[in-house]
Amino acid sequence: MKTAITPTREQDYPEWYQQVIKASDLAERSPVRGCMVIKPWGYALWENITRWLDDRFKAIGVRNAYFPIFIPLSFLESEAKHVEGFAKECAVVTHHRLEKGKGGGLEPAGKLTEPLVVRPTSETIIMDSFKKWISSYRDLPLLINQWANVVRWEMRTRMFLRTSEFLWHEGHTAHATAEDAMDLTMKILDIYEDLAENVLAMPVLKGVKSEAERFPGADDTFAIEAMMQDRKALQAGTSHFLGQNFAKASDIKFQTADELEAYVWTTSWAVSTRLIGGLIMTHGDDDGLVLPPKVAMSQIVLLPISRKPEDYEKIMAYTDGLAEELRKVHYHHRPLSVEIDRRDTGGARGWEWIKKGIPLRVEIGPRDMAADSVFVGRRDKGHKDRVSMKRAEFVDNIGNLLDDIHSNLLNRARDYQKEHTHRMDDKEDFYRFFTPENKEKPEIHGGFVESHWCGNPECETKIKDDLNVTIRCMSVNGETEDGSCICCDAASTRRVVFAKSY
RNA sequence: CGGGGCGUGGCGCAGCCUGGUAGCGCACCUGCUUUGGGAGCAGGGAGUCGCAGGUUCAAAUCCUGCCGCCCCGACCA
Repeated sequence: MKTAITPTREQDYPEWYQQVIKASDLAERSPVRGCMVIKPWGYALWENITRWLDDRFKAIGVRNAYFPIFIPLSFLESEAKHVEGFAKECAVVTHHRLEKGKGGGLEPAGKLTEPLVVRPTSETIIMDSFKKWISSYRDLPLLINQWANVVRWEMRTRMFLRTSEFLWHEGHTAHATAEDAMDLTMKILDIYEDLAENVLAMPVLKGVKSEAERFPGADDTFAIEAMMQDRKALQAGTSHFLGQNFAKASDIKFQTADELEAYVWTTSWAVSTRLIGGLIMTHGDDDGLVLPPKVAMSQIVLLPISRKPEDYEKIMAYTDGLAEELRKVHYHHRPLSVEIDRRDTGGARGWEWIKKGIPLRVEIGPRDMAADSVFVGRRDKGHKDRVSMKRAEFVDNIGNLLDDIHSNLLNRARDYQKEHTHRMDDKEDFYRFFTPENKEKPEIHGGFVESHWCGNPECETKIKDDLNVTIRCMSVNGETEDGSCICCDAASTRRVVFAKSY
């Protein structure tokens, strides 16, 4: 069968990913290494994510602020542990002027006395503000978020998943007690899970990271992990309980109600445009992108079929009327967004929208108009699997129809994750499971494996060195089970989730 | 940053071995035909063949250097 995307996922997954981004018009490469231009169809996904999250953050009292993109070099010279993690990938501004050079080109001039670092993350500069803003327990909790771009000079980039510059939000909070900070950390993790499942239809595992995978400077890192269709794990969001580490590094103290001096407890949390990469790899198929309705720029495209000149006006009027009616419908608190594609390019027109992943395609021809009906194709079903329904029925049930697409996508992804999640207690099985047959160009293999781990970082490292498999997360429910470590056979009290990851 | 592959109109590719001023499919524009479907015919626009040197009467093709992309690693909130 002919597919709209070549190669297929099975043939070459990484190449398929690139081709989907191209074919769906989400983004394109920029002239700058590792950077990308996010096009309207792609940026709308981010806008919908940001709008949803922003509402949820505000609902729990978080306020937005904005901190500078430039961070004084001295801020990163503090002894904070996390700085080491970023030092190698910082872009640094050293000059503030361009002058005509000898060759006729422009050359940097006007050397800065103190170089500025382009933020890879904003902890240091935000903590600097927190120090000024906090003096009493009455100032707490302080709940701040910023929507921003950050730059990390990555060795190897991939569109959406790891780009040199990316868009994200970073939440930073300060609390009077460890309990308050931990509560907030978990509250955010729940919001991320809700976002993933209810907006992106992306099932996730929620858990805590092992020490090796923890954010440098955090006491605990919590994450949501999703399974892509190549069965690799994608860390889709993180929420960190930072203890008093940053408070001590930045000297953020407050006076308690009983007049004692204490360090604040802080958290930080983020999701980024990486989520869009996750979205592509969770739902995309060999015909292109597949978008869940709540995150799509538009839910519906109307495709009038009116090639006989005498039909043209009537069909267009019918189409416009339907669009107007649909746009009055609210879907999860927002008016439906409806596209009309009037081009007369035959079936190719429909395929373009399939590749772009729009949830519903509605064809409107003379016969539909005569019967007061519409011909509807769902992106989550085969492209030939289209049904005729009465126009009024379609409009009245549009919300249910879109919700059904959402839950179908979510269930499908859940089933896939379940199908490729296994419990393993035998080391050989474990190694075989994670070893591809073709090492040069690995086929799709592996998945999530729940195995016992003794807690020794050396076992974790050994497995990483041998198989490039890491512990993605550990349950936060405190479930225990006696067993023996998949690596060293020592006694273990719990299973953790192993997988290859992005 | 190491190993491998690749850079030719918007997209996918052939041509390169055996140098002789660039071709195919899709997309785009025009006309006719078709009309519930990734349409057919005819015509057309669009490429300094990644960049820079070199060899040569002549370079997409041969040589050298560089850049970029993809994969496997290393690295990585």
